[in-house]
Amino acid sequence: MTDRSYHHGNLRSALLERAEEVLAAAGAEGLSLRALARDLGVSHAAPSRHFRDRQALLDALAVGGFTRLNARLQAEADAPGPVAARLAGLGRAYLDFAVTHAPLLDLMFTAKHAEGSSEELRELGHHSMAVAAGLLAAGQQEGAVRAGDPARLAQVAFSALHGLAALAVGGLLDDTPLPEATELTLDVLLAGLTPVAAGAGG
Amino acid sequence: MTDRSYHHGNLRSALLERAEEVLAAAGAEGLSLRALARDLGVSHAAPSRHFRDRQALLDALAVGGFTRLNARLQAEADAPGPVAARLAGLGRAYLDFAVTHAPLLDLMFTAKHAEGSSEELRELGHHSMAVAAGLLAAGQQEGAVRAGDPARLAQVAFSALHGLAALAVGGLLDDTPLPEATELTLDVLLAGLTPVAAGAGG
DNA sequence: TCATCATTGTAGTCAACGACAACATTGGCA
DNA sequence: TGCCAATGTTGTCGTTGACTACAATGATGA
Repeated sequence: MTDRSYHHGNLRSALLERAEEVLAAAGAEGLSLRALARDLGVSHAAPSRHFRDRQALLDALAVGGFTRLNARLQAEADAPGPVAARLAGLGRAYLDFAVTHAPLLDLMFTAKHAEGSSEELRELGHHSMAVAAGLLAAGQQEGAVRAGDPARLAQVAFSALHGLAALAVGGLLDDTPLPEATELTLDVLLAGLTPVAAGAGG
Repeated sequence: MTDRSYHHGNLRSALLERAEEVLAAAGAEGLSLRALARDLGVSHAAPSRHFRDRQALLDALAVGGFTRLNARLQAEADAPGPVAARLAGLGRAYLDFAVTHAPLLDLMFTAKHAEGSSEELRELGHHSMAVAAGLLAAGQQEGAVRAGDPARLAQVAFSALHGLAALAVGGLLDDTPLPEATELTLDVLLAGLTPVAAGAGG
């Protein structure tokens, strides 16, 4: 490990690890394969052995991001408690992830991906929404959520949270503390998802 | 105009115009000052007379986008009719703009801007939300919108639409037609904004 | 009328980058 | 043990953004 006379040993992982640091610090624009190679003490062409081009590295980062996000969302969805509370937990978890890893999230959802990995990324994105859809379907069973295709309702719910994250990261939320904006969004969203003629919960 | 022996005449406008075409076709990543100069038949350094650097050009594009968007939103807000209908109109107009000018919208809302113009852009973004806030305040007067700071409710409404646009552009909406997703989002959103114990309108 | 000079465009250069090709080293496997 | 695929290196090319020095233009004012 510490030797690495010629072969690095696990350059791919090291590249991803360092890339994530740079991504968080400087955004995707600031990510350079050559700078990464320098940081890791390898030649400027070494990264090409593990990532066909810069885009492939970005795609890999996005995949890693989705994997972590989905695990976290799944955990929230599987938590005990009433559906409404779990939905709120899901939303808070998403917002937390989004603002903590803003450039990564941008990479994950912006459609600038190669043909090949676009498929995998789309699938991972769908999984995120599927988690929400499952929860909404459970809510419908309980009578806590309005009727309708859970997948489409999940798109709506996801939109609200994703948009709030985008606004927060973009600095458009002004002096409104994100937690407050989050709670209000969840409140409005859950009220909107409640079946007609059932009171909106606080 | 057709002569332009040495001075182009209106290179700045021409740059912006061409840049917008390239932006729409290839995204911000595909925008190169040198390519722009080539397209316009000027030297590679000519653009620097009008835009200090690449970022300045991107910022100018974002400003132009906000100006057009805000004009359109304002028109929708000023239209006759009940508040709910105008809010829906606002939402549809925003979604239409967003998907029609996806790379431009990304430029407008993503926080990758220079210090100086960041101020102007933030202000323009606030104006967009202020339009919605004004409409929501009017809705509160009519009793059609729940109580609360209209500015914060506008953040919520904006989030929902902005997020939906992001999902649509990112291809996460699958086979759901955007108009349907839009209507469902507006439906849920307006229901969520309706005062408690008042029926949700269709 | 003509000199002046700020504006606007040009030519040249530099460092950094992504991509590619040719070559070197390594370690595992037959 | 020798071969070979995987992995890393060196060298190079074309493109880009940024910078500097220089040139043309046209408006201003004496």
